[in-house]
Amino acid sequence: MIDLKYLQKNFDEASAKLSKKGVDGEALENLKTLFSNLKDANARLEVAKADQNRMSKLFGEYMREKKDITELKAKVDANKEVIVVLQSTANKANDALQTIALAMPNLPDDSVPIGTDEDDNVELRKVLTPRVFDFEPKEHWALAEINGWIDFERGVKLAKSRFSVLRGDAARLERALINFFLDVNREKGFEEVCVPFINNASMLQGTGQLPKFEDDLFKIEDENLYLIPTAEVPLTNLYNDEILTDKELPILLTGYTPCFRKEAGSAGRDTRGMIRQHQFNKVEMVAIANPNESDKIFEMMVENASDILTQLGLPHRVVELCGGDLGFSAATTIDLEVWLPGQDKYREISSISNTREFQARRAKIRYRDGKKNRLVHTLNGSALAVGRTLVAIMENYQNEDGSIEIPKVLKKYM
RNA sequence: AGAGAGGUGGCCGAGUGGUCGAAGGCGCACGACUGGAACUCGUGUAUGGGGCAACUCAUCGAGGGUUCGAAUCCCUUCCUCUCUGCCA
Repeated sequence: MIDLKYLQKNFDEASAKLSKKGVDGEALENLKTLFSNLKDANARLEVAKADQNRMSKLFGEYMREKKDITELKAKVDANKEVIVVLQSTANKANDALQTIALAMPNLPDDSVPIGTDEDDNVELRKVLTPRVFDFEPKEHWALAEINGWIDFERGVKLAKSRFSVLRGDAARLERALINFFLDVNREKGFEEVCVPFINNASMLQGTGQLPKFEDDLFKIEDENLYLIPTAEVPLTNLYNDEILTDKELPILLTGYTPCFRKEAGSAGRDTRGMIRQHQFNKVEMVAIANPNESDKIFEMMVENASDILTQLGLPHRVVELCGGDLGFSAATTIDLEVWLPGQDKYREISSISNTREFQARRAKIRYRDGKKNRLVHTLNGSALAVGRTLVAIMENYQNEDGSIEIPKVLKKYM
């Protein structure tokens, strides 16, 4: 959630920042008004409640001293009616504010490039040169068929479209990648954790998936629970509603989880192959950081994900997202895009974001800074998306006959 | 899933209608004592909101209700523990 006090005091600045993300000024103006309405309603309510508390104490004294209470009772009853009205006004103001505030995206950093969509993203650098093929490289689904690696039809039979089954060496390779990623992350100082793949609504609100993006989530029927769309949710919310000590920071976490997404709104995109599935595996990094360290940790996370791709020999590029392409919770995001020779383009394989205080405010994750409690910064990033890495290996390591080499670093895992 | 018991501050634990944001203990922080430390003694020690501040409002798992007044009474719900059932 954005800082409403900041919004109130620096409205023009906040407005300018959010316009980068495509938020119109009217919604923001509305939010500011609601906030000041709430403050006003609360101030009046508080005075009435203070009166009530005072009179109630007096009431107790009167009773003990056996004084006449009729007059006091009349006063207190009248005030009570006032409180009921003020309370209802304050509640309404609060509900209205929460509804809008929770749907308001994070402010982008000043350094975020201006732009409306992915075409305006800024390429920072390329790592490794794509291999030159002396034959026409195939797309991964063609290679999957030749090798019997991916059974799309039976995935659909078991569940529905956008589900698939990995078979034989592909299944082993998937597992090898998970182990490889976790090992690398652990060596970089991330604690490995294994978490529930189902989280409750409050956690999903904490990281920003709810209330706005409910349509993208698989909900458990009759329960207040959802399949996680990313390990960012359980890893970040591990510290939901906690106050950490400065000494504990930064907390670096890594975990493997499957991720479940409805992909509402992606109808027709990447229908072929396993680039966009309802269920996919991912190894995630999460950092809970002291605000003055978060930029440094962000760089480290980007380097780590890039290093993994380099170790796998996968050419990729590092891209800074423009304001319009930035996710809801992110203040800044860097994507890693891996080269897919079969598709002849770079495709997203990792996305690393600093949400600054945005998620911490929603999830109430704080640390003690001297006598004061302050919000931490939370960061998250994939290292890496497993299924897409498998695709990248297939396309980059293919031979003319359709067979696929295994990258050297993975040999010990197979 | 059924039966029973219970959820109070960082932890333990008292508190069954008012003077309770909450005794006492432990822990922690600071100070005194000491050459230094232990011991001992003193002081302080929940969170969130509003206010420059004095101060004030809210919070005793969560939500609702009764009452002038609720940690305490009533309802709903979540969670934990024990026994039974079921399983990996």
